[in-house]
Amino acid sequence: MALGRNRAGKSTINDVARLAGVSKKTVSRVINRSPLLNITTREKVEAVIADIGYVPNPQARALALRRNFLLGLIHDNPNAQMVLNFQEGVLDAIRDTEFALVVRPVDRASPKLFDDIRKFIEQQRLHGVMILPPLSENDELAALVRNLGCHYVRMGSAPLDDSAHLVQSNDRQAVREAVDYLIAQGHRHIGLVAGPDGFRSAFERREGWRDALAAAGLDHGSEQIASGHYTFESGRDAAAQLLGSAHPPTAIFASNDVMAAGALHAVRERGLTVPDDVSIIGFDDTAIAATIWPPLTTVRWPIRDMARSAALKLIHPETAPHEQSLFPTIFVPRASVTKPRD
Amino acid sequence: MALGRNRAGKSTINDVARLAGVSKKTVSRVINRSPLLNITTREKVEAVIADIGYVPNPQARALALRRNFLLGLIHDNPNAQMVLNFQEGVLDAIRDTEFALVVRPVDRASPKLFDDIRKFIEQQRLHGVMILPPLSENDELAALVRNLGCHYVRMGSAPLDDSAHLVQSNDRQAVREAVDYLIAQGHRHIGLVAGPDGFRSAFERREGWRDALAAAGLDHGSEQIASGHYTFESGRDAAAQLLGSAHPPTAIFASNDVMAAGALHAVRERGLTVPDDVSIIGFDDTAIAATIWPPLTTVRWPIRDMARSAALKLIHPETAPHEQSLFPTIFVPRASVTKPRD
DNA sequence: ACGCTTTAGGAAACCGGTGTCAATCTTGCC
DNA sequence: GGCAAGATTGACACCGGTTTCCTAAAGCGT
Repeated sequence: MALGRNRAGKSTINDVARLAGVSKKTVSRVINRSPLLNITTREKVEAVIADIGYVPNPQARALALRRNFLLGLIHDNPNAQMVLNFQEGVLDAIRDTEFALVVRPVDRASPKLFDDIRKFIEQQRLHGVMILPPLSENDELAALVRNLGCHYVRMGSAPLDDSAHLVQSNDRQAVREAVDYLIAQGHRHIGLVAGPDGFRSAFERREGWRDALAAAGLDHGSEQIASGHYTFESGRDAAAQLLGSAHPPTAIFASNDVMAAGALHAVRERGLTVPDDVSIIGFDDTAIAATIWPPLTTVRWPIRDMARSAALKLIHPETAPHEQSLFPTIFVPRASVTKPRD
Repeated sequence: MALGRNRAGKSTINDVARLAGVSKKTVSRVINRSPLLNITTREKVEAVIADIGYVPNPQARALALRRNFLLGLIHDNPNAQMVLNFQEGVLDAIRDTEFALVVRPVDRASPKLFDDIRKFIEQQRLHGVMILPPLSENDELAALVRNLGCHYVRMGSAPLDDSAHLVQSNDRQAVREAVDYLIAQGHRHIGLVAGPDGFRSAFERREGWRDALAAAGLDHGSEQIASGHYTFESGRDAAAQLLGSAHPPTAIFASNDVMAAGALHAVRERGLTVPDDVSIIGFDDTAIAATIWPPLTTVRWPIRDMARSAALKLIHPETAPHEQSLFPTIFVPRASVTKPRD
């Protein structure tokens, strides 16, 4: 601080070199912890760096190294809490490194989607990107990113890619366990509010539901399935359809928490109560699960840890295969489930 | 595309210059839309650029220009939906520009908070940062950012700074209108679930509540106020306290939606219903407001537009004073309010 | 004491852009 | 036709780092 002028971090490697009486290359060696350096010299240089508050210019470094330290996050996820948790997980990984997180919400319905993403990656020369579902399920998009020479990791609910490019939760197994729980409580008519066609997560969760029913030898005609778009209203409508059927379910598994909240409204609108008349289970364990009434039984997946793992794969691609790729889920029982009335 | 080799955007300004038979400076002029350029030359160069898919290296540009094109977002906001809406608003502003959005969730309780933020700004050499509440209310933090020579904009609910560095909503007036609405419905005992001490927004919203009661000549003893921390549980507890008082309110204004959801639970836990026994109004109009039961009457503020405005102030600092700084709120009546029972 | 290897550190080129300033080519005008 | 003014374009240094290559000094065996 002594010499002032460190406002805006304006000092450069040349200033350090001059003040320390060494060449800029030597300063560079200090910064990069080169081992072939006399300890006396190193300490002298480090003292000057601390004194004037020198911080290397990342743009200059990026230019010289022909790479940079920006991680991109591409998403079009309706669930804000999950996206933000993911961002925090990435931060856990890059804190105290020189990496930074650049975000890019996109619109998956836009015809310019691919152009948009291509521009994003090319323009910023990203080191790597993380792709959140449902975009992560798009193989064409992954191919685009790969061809751009950009590292990438896809977040998914199924084995979409090899483990170096994937961080996965096992939705099918998780739903299986949740529905098993309903069966153990005595439910025999368990409806499914499925996610939208084309979503891999929707498929996996539906199969998990099927697995559980099949294992218990329970009928599961198609009248017990209604689909939504992972939104509140669609969940309400889908549940209303199930409840209006000839043989209404005593329990409903909704493929995410938001639709579960919608299902809860649908039950109430028919003058019924949760859980006494209808039990409900959601998926995700987002903030809404604990804040609606009654608190929602759901499945939590460790998104923050998964995000950290994804970021580490990009930062250390060589050790990527060793980073954990398949993460376990946790069943979270709350008040929205009880035994069936009969 | 003809020449290939545009993978990873590897072509440089030199390649373009050579292929077009001009100097790199001329290519630079084309990129920067310099007016003193022969149209024939420009078209020739543009053809080459399109042909090989050349994209300028932002790091090299940043280095030469001694500035860069990264906008930072600093936040420690409990409300995911708001943070994400904000990010989308910023994207609205920077789409099709060379700017990118770098995010940095921080922990305002951490003793290393200032160090963390300083490092973030210095290390990435950010062009400017946007600071979300409640961090935006910290003048010391703003001073730090200013001394770092970094442009900044603070989001706030009160005039915290001059208009070049502020994007503001008028919470006090907004709450005043919401509480006036309760009074117009006939309520005379209106409780307040206040935000935490030290939050400017909490202060403004409390004053808005006071203004409305005072204007209507209604008593507002301190027993009608209970404070929370903008979290669900604290809202539930605060509301429980109000409902347990000697003279319980017939309506409650909660300083944000999450606490309003908590208040709703508190009402139910006493065996009462919303809105018949107690009316509730929240603040923010986040996703939760429409998804809880009954749908929550609340106040919406145009965060996405505000975010866009904030980003524009950073991108064009010279025209900043002209950018809109004070944004109007919108009262959103839903089913959680009705006339008092008596 | 001498040649050889090893170690420490510097000079200069380079990464891919931009700024300055001068050179060249038109053009208009007398 | 000659010349000044204006329009176009290029040569070269520079931004702040890293890499390559090289030199000087020190250590070491004989």
